Amino acid sequence: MKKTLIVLVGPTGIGKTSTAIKIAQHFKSEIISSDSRQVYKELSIGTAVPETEELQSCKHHFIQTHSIHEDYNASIFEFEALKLLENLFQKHEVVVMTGGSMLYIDALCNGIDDIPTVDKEIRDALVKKFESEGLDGLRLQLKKIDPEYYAEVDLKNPKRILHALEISIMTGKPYSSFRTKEKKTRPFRIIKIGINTDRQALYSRINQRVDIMLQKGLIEEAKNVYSHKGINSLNTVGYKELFSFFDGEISEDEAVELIKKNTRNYARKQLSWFRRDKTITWFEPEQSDEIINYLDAKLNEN
RNA sequence: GGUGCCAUAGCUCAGUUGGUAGAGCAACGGACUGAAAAUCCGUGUGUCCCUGGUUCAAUUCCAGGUGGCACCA
Repeated sequence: MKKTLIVLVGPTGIGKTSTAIKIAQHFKSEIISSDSRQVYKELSIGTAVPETEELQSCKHHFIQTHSIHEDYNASIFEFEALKLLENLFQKHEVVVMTGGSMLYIDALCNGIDDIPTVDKEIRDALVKKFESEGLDGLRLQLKKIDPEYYAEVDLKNPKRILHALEISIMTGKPYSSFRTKEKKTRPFRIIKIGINTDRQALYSRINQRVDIMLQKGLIEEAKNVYSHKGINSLNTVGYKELFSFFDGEISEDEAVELIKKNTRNYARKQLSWFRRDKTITWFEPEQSDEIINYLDAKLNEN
């Protein structure tokens, strides 16, 4: 039988954690988290890291393994997760991956182009340029350095332009030359499962979950990292809104409502990404038995 | 019980000197290749409370009704 990675996706708050555990237990396997925020050890309540009992019931990877002060991104995840999978597949026929970060999932399943890591100084210099000259300054520079990418990039998106520029400047080669758009092939089979439910139910789950986070002490957790509020890892729903509250820009109630809204919007953004992926087979959150039956059947095909 | 004010999008409201309507918020759709819980783009979704009258034409004017609010009893 071919080694298989089961990828469980779904919008935030739908219940991926518990379903993934059921699947992993059924296959006596382990879980890889593909979540760009649950990797940070300083965060737990706001990122909805699995409960202690859940973590004990099944071995999890990439949960609170890195610091918010480290550089972390989809490419690092791809590298680390592939290495880990190599080990796991020596012990298991099946491994489960779950998490909401679609770019990370994509990086692992299809690969991400091989692009050098950006020097901090180059990025900082470009951010400065962006602040003084605005988007137009960056655009102009990109048009000169990499007209090919200029023609296809979203010219209103500063991050895209900034990234293309920093790569081009650092390597001396246009960013587009690194963009192969090739799918990497993996030495294992991938089966994608999605869980979702109707929008109203999803939203009430999300709103409830935020209330529970607050009861568990989200505000205290946010306070503990408040002094680092500028860093990217803390540009995160559940924290950035509370930072605004700490700064006195909004009230606590407003912050809570904002967290709920931004979480709902995040779920929608995830769903928009999932819709594009026709290889996902969808189920309702409580259908874990059906999911396992489906997976058993699928695995027995070969 | 009386008087006055109000009734328009999911919410708060604007508006149409009569030609079936628009802002904010919410909501919805999309993009996405090393910051991705990030970043960016796009979309009004409507029995204009109900019934009747005037009119070529009523969400708009008139009358009545219903509901809400305020004040007086």
